[in-house]
Amino acid sequence: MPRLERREEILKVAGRLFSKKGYHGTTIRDISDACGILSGSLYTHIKTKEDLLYEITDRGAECFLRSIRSIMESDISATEKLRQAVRAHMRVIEANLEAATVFFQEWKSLSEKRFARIQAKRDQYETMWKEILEQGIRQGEFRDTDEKFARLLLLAVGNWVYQWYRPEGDLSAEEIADRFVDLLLEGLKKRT
Amino acid sequence: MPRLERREEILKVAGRLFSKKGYHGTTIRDISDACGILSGSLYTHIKTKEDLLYEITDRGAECFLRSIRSIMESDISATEKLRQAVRAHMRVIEANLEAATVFFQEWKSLSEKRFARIQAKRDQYETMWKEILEQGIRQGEFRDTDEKFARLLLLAVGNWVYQWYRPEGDLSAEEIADRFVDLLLEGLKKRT
DNA sequence: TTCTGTCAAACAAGCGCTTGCTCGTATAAA
DNA sequence: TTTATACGAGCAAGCGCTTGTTTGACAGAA
Repeated sequence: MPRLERREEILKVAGRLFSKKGYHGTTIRDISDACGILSGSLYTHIKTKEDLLYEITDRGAECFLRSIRSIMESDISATEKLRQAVRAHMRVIEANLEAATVFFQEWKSLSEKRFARIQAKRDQYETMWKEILEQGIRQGEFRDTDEKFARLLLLAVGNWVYQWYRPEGDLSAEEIADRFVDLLLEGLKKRT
Repeated sequence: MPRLERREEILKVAGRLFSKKGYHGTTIRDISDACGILSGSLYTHIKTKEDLLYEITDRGAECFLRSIRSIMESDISATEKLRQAVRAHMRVIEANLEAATVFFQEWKSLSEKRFARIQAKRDQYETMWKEILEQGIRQGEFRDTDEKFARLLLLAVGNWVYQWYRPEGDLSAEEIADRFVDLLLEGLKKRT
């Protein structure tokens, strides 16, 4: 199999196995078996096992960042930004469920240096959510509540989705996003 | 060291290491080193490495279940049940942060049979939240929204807490719980 | 009190196997 | 003929766990 094609296959297979059995729970032989080659042959395409984890994780981080950047730059209300950002987040998870799972729960197995590099991208992403919330509070669309807790609530929902979301379900990523945004904005309490 | 005392130490040490490096990322020698004994000596106190994971996970599950049971049986409004249940949940995490971390992210490494046993307890716990929400909707305290999404939101917050909560922070478990409940009930949107 | 038998706790060594990874060779497409 | 891809064999280290032995505290008999 040609170089690039095989490499992509390996990344995909590794993503699937890492997401299912964890990084430490997956062996080089698990990955090579699933690719239909011998374990030694993997090393024609990769340098180390950790490189695989890093590349999967970093691609995931980039996906999330890219998906929300254009929304941040657009000139719309905070409420609309929030809705679009949650939709974008859900779409990334929908399109890369396995990579997202690795991104959310296996990135801690990275070496210190690489861990820090991913951490920085996570911080960037979180900052964008923070800005949406601050804009909303400043402009009077959102209640003057503690921004940090709203952000934690938002991130909790976003970062937990991969645990239960299954593409074969009957709601699209957008529909799920909209329901969460509605619930978050309007609250659970009945108004009289 | 006497039997019971040593055993508890091993469980505690294992919990700490599992939560930090993951189950597969922690070796029997890591655990025995941290206890100040040789790896073979561990087996005076445990049968297998997986037994450790199971005991930690199961104790965690029992903590969560116990903490919420009496609340479920009491005769109070759904809103009050919700607040007390979230508080109880936060208190369990505060008091058992490492065990809770293992419970939330390492239980997947259990053998099929034990995994199923923990899964059943998780389902029980989730059902109690469902009942609180259904009661609130039925009695008109909560909006007639999709119960499932409200539950997912609630679980997301509860299950994500261990990722950021640090006991040295300046808010108590109760204060954190109350802020989340307020945000969840009242919503983010400003009322006019 | 002193001696002796018992037993839990830990040691020291190492077993069989798996791990991530290397390297010289074969093969087939360009 | 060159070059990229995969094979086949295997290395050194580490894995979970077992085994035979030592240690030290405490019991009851002398």
